[in-house]
Amino acid sequence: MHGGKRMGAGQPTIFSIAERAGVSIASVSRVLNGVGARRDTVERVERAAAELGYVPNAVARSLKGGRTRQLTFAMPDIGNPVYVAMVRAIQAVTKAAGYRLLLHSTDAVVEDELAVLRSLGDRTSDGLIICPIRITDAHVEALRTAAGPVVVIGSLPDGVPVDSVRADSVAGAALAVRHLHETGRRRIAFVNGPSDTVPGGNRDAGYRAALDDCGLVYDPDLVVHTDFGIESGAEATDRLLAARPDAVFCANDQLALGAARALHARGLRIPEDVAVAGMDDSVLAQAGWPPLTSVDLGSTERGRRAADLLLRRLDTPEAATPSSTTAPPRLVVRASTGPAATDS
Amino acid sequence: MHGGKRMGAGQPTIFSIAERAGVSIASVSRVLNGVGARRDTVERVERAAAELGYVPNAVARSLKGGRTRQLTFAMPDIGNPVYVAMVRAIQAVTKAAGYRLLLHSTDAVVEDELAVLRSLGDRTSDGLIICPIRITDAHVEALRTAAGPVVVIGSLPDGVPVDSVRADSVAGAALAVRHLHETGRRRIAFVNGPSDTVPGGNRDAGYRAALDDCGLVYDPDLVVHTDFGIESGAEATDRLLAARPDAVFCANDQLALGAARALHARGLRIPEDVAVAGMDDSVLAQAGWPPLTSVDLGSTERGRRAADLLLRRLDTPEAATPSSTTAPPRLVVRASTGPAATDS
DNA sequence: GTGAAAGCGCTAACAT
DNA sequence: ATGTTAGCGCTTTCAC
Repeated sequence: MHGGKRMGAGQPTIFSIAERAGVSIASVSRVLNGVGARRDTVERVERAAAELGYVPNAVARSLKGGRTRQLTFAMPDIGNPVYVAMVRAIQAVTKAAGYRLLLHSTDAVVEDELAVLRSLGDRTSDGLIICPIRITDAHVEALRTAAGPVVVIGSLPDGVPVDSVRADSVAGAALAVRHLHETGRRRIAFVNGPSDTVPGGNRDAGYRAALDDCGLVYDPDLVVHTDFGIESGAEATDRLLAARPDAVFCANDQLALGAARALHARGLRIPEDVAVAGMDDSVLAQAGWPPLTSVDLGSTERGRRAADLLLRRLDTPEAATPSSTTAPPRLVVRASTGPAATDS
Repeated sequence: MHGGKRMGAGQPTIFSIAERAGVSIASVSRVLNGVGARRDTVERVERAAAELGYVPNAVARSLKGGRTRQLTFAMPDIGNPVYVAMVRAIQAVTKAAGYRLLLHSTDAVVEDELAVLRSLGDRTSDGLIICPIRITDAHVEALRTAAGPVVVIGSLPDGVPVDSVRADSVAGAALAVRHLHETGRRRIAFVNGPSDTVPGGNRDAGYRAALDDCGLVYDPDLVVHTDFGIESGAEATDRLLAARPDAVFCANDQLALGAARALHARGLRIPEDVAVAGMDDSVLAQAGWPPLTSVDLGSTERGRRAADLLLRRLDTPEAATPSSTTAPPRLVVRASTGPAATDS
């Protein structure tokens, strides 16, 4: 007799099935995992499992196998369409590979990001894609000592031995500024996010470089740093109006939507009086009126690549040297940057 | 000697710590869990743990304890701000209670929803909040036999023994229609979501009831069913224009944004020529121009309540009889439903 | 206060 | 082809 461990009333386990089917737990496990067995053994086990409504305990399976078949994606803000696009792309890739995706919204809190990094050690997921909004020394240290494979979406300092995928927001910002210049704008204001974040810093660099390119001078009165968000965009633009810009370039679409609102509220026409351009080319770019010109920084592409990298790393933990790829930006022109009114 | 299981090079375990600290694994476990121990034992264990960079294996802990301290929230669409609001609310509550939140986007695919329900049996999470967009017999069956506590955000048929939190979209839709009527509109078009979903059906009912209330007749030419989404809203509104509406009421803010775009594109003024109202009062309501009047269906409130119910159920599995609460709707008036132009 | 030992549910040798 | 058994890393009696 295969002694009945305990036929508890709880969830059915392979023991309950073994008992009911009159076989050993090993046979149950084999059948359930599709390993060879005699016809009628298979049959009896499967019937017992079905009758009992058996669902394998993933926790036990993980403990044994050392893998959870779960992956984690940690992003700064689940409300931002950019990250939603990444989630979708990552989800598609990881799901196809048989992994479940855990989502984590860090609210751009450094402590939270570090906690996520450390939590790789609790073996709750097999790997991590993280998108930090700034990268501190503590991040670098945590990345070095991570307990499992990590892919960073963002710009890593040289020498950190971790796969990464970055956006080229310097080039992206330049694309937008040059486009505004080409369509006749000369006083191009800039509503940027926090200057001490990586995206903020890069966009600033791109803005300055493009101004230079176009033979325009950098005017501090035309530049505002603020949070990423619709309200912030509206307020910032309102302040900027004193400097009489003929275009407002915003560091993301949410800011641009806010800018558009502020302009409308003042009775200014877009693009006749002031052109508006955003970044990210998220769904929001088409939400307002007029539709926004925006720079696609490749969120979907970055998500997809990050997921691919992570899966590769899962296959061959130490093999390849860390790779770092950059998704190219793409300008998407819409009505918000049409020609200026010819009067004035 | 407490025989060294295996001092593998892998992650540190309580064995590595025990070895290093010269105590038994039991003592390590106790110290790590804050159970009493002698001063110097505590000290040595803690030092060893720190030096080794020990992180408890959550999987092993779960297997032993039968709980994962993880909760799952399954929503139809992670790109919809309504669900984002729910996520935030749920997150806040569960985090405070010491639970991690797993997010799952089902894309409103019934099979996926059922899979999530069944996956409660794999013991990966201790409980589930699910927000199905329609509720089939299969859902009801799956809910009855769920392997753990479930809370549904949505309208359940009577007699299903599961906690639920619902929105009152019938009353919500009526609120909007009555407001449009009071502000002088008489040809109130309705862009609804799919009619075979619970929200779609309820909104339709509210629309009809309110028309009745206001002494208006239901005109099929003024009603369109479509998907939830900006594009769909624009297309539907474009078609609707043939019936010369003086207001467009939309089943959510995304549709309303699309409606606004279609109207702008035709050169119609909002609200002078046509008023627009949405539902959900999501962040999107303030994204476009003019800002949208919208009906807040209490996503945040529903999320919070659902989380509370789940936590309660976790404490007392069988105790209370299933509760079902309804979050009251609230009309938020903005510029998109201002007065009509007085000419014409 | 501390150690030995028994599992949690499962998989994978290893026997038979 | 099938059964027995040893763990995966941890918590928790139960003795001492």
